[in-house]
Amino acid sequence: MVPDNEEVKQAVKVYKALGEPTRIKIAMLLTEEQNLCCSDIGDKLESVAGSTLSHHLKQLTESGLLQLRKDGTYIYYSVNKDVARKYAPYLLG
Amino acid sequence: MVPDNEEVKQAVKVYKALGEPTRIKIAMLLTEEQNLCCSDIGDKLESVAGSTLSHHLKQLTESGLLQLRKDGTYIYYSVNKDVARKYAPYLLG
DNA sequence: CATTAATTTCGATATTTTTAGAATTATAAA
DNA sequence: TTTATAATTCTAAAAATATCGAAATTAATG
Repeated sequence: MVPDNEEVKQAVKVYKALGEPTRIKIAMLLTEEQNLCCSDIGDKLESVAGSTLSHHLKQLTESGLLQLRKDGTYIYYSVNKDVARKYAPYLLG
Repeated sequence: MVPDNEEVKQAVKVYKALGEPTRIKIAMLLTEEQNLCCSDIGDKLESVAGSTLSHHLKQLTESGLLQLRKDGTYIYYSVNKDVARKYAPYLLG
């Protein structure tokens, strides 16, 4: 009928992650400018608690749409372009 | 910073609609075979109450991803390919 | 080692979403 | 006009999600 495999499960995760205003904005910020850290992203959004932002970033990352690179106490986030291209090339403009 | 216009709002709606397992399956069913009615779709999914299905179809339709055509007591649903192409060409395979 | 800074986890609450049965609407057909 | 069928709306519940402040973690720095 309709497959219910890993790929479709990832699609659901990616779309669920993007189906929320703050998170799609984070994804769009990161397509404009890669390698922003959590607090940089917080500065570019209005009024989101750090803990909330952390949850959003986790959900985006666990969907595979974001990748991270740790550097000291900082964590730099960027968009995984392959995943974006596959499921939501809209993000890439 | 990040635009918050109608287009982005539609993107959120479309992605929210697709970010749920039953609804993405409905969307995938309809890319395989256009013009299915509510009960046809119900037959192709396992155990979803009619009222639940109706809510899912409403959400998908209100996002713009599905279109409908009424014919008597039947309502035939199909995928709006322009919307799918714009936000989630993944659906189109 | 103590302090600071970036981020996450915990705990708790408020809101939203999903779900389904019952009642309702709308159309077609006997 | 009565009956049957397709689908929706209403109502209510259970489940999931979003949010935040406080506490904890991690790593750099004085």
